[in-house]
Amino acid sequence: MNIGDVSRASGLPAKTIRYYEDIGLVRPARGANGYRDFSEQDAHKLAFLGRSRSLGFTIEECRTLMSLYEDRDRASADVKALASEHLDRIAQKIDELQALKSTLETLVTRCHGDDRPDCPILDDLAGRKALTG
Amino acid sequence: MNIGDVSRASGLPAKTIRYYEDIGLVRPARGANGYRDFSEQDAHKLAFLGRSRSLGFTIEECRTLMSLYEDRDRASADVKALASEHLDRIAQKIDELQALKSTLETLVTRCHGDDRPDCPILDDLAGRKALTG
DNA sequence: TATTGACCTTCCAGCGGCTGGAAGCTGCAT
DNA sequence: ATGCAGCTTCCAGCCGCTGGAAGGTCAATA
Repeated sequence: MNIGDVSRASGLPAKTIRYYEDIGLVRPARGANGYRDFSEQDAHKLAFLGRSRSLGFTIEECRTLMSLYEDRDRASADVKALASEHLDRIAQKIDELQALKSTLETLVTRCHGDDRPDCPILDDLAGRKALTG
Repeated sequence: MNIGDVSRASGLPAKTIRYYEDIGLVRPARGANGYRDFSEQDAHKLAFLGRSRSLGFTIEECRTLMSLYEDRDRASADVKALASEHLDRIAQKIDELQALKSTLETLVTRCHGDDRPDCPILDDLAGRKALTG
């Protein structure tokens, strides 16, 4: 399998796959012409990586997940711990974004948004504490 | 005002303030010793930038917001449009993260998390469609 | 056989928004 | 005189790619 094939199969850009090889996430064989030659297993690994990344795991977490995946004696608790940590971070990020969102919503609502210069959004950014005072 | 003073006043690291000068967001004067010499206005600008950044606006958006802030003839509609766009992006990000979160929650819940190797999380990452099938 | 054109290779640079560290100068207190 | 905090510049690195240049390869077509 050339890189294009495995790219289409996994949905990952060829550039990304080369990058993953660079950082040691996959180690495809090489043909006589120097082309990378991906096995089914490589393709499977890449799909695993793509799915993990799409769930927001960092590259290093993906590396860990892969090694857990390949370790037949792993404890599922290890995987669960990793995923739970990740989940916590996501939940926290959501909280932060929601706080941001409500602040911005208040500001946007208060701004009349016409051709006059008076603007509560800028007032707030300038520290006039339009929201709190 | 030296950079340390304005750093404490604005809450921005000195490094960040130097970076902001590099990219033209502030243009502090220079003393005879080569030290940056920040005016009250500079300090105010930096506070504005800090607040804008903390609300998640990109540097380029901050640049625009600053120029709108400094333009006495601006239309508040321009500011509102910028903030609304930003708000939309945040809302979208929240949606994405919430989808992620519920997927991960399902996976984490299904994983017994003990010392046995069987793990629905890894199964899903490997494409066994534990969630959908 | 020559020429497309798609595909592959490597290498280097850049994105955003800082952040760390080295090497060296200044300013002030002791 | 010494020490130390604080300032300067410059270069490199973080993450996870992504773009582009310059060139080799392969299969099909004229």
